Amino acid sequence: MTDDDLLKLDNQLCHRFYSVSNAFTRAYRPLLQKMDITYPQYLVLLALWEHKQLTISALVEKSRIDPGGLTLILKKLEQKGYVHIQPSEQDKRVKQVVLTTKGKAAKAEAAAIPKELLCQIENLDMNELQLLSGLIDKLYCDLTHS
Amino acid sequence: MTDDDLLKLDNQLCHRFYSVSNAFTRAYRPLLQKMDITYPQYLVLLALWEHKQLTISALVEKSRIDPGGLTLILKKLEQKGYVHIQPSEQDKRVKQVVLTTKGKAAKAEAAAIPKELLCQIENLDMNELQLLSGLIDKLYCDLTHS
DNA sequence: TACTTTTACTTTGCATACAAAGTAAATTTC
DNA sequence: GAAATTTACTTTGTATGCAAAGTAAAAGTA
Repeated sequence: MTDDDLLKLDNQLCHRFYSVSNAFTRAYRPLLQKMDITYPQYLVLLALWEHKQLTISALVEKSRIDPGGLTLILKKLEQKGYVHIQPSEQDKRVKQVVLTTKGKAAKAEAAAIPKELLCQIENLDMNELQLLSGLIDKLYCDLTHS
Repeated sequence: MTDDDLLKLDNQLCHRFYSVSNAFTRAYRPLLQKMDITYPQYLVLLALWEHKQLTISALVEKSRIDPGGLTLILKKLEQKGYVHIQPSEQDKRVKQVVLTTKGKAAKAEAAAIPKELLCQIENLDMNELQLLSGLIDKLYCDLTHS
C-alpha cells in the first residue's frame, strides 16, 4: 500500500471501530429507554448483575470505563435507585457498589435486550460473531499492551 | 446460551467495540500530539486529504461524525489553521470545507501515523486484519440498517 | 512515631456524541 | 408568487471519555 492509500479513511481500522461503537450506542438507546439508563450505565449494571458486588476499581477493570467517568456514572445510577455505594469497613478508601432491590429486579427486565439486539444482526452468523470477537480481543491486547 | 450468559459482559459484542474504540483514541493521542489535533479532528483531515474539498454534509457521511459535533470540530480545525470554511456561491446553505496550505502540508507529516499504529498490532496478520474489516463492515450495515 | 509513598477515588477542564430544537435559504405546492 | 416544505447547518442540553491534579486513608520506612 502506498502512503496515500494508508491515509484513506476506508483503510482505517480505527474508523471502523469508531463507527460501529457509536452505532451500538445508538442501537441500544431505545432498548434502554424504558429502564431510563444510558449505554455506559448499562455496562455498569451488566458487571454488577454478574458479580453482585464490586469495588469501584474492580468495576473500572470489568467495565473498562475510566475511574473519573465511572464516579459520575455511579452517582447517576445511585440517584436512579439502581445501586448503593458504601465505603468499606476495613479500608475507608475503598467503596463497595451494591445493587439495590430495584437494581436486582432490573436484570429480568434486561434479559430481553441482548436478544433484541442480536435480531438486528442478520449479516453475521454465530461462527462469524465468534470469529469477530476473537479477533477483536487480540486487537485489544495489542492496543493496550496487556 | 442462557439468559444469564447473554447478560455477561464478556458476551457483549458492543462492549468489545466500546473498549477497542476508546483504546484506539488513546493510542492515537500521542501520535497526533505534534500536529495538535484530536482523533476526531484527524478523521476529518483524513477525509479532506482524500477528497480535497467537501461540503459539511459530505463530511458527515465520510467521517460518520454527527452534524452537531462536526460543526464544533470544524471550528477547532479552522482556529488551528488547517481548514477554511466558505459558504457556496450557488447555494448559501451549503458550506465548503477546504484545506489550507498548512492543512495540505500536514498530510506528509501524517503519513507516518498509520504505520506507527500498525506496528503496535502484532497479534493480527494482514489476512486477519482484512477479515476483521470485512466482518465489521457487515455489522455496521446491520446496526445502521444501511 | 513522624515522614514518605502508595492506593483508591474524586474533581477539573477540555473535547466529543447526539437527540432535539432552531435558523436561514432553496424548493415545491397550490 | 406567497405559503408550506425540505435542506443544510447551528445551537442547546445532557452524558460521557480522559488526562491530570487533588484528596484522604492505608502502608511502608527511617
